[in-house]
Amino acid sequence: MDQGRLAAEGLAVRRLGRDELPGETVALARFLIGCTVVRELPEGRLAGRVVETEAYLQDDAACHAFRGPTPRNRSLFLERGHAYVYLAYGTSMMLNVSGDGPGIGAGVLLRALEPLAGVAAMERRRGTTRLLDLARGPGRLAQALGVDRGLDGLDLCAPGPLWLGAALRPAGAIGCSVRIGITKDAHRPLRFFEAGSRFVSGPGRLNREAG
DNA sequence: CGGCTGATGATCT
DNA sequence: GATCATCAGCCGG
Repeated sequence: MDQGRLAAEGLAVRRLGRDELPGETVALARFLIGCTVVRELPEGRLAGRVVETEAYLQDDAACHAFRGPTPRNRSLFLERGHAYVYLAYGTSMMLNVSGDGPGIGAGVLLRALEPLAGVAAMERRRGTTRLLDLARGPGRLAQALGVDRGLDGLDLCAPGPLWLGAALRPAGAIGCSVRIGITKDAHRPLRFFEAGSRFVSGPGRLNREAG
């Protein structure tokens, strides 16, 4: 992890090109495990390693785009690799990566990060110094990175305030489970996580299933 | 760790 | 007016 932090702070993260992202949303959700999320802020560079994702598909009643485009979900219909940001429960921002398209509403929710760079800034934004609580859970992740609706629709494969980078350390074994906190299409195994990572959210019983 | 509750506000019906 | 892709705090084991 120390190696990863140094690389992230030293600008050694390589930005992913859109052609590197799998063109299918479930494959993208798996692919993103281990990849780096980079947030550029005046206070410096924040970065984390993705350890947990969920896929939301076009034919999936749990997907915000299931009933077609609306003002809120339009970013899900952008070509893969764009940000879809929305407010959940009036309290928590959610950061997603559009997963298909253009014109197809699907995406990947980023649910947890292992902090790599800018830990002090994350601690300040989160109001805690507990490393495990900085970005474990989608709302915490967005708060740690200072993600808000101003980033909705942003191209994450381009230089800018938020982008996706290659893995600084390869992902370990990937586990799979049902998604968390939904009621529609709740049985589908569309949640992915790095097995054994302590930075993964959710109840322990979901985090022991194989991928 | 698991289970429960209230807060909170945008979105869509 | 109902419905949330959540979280912090509190409780019991």
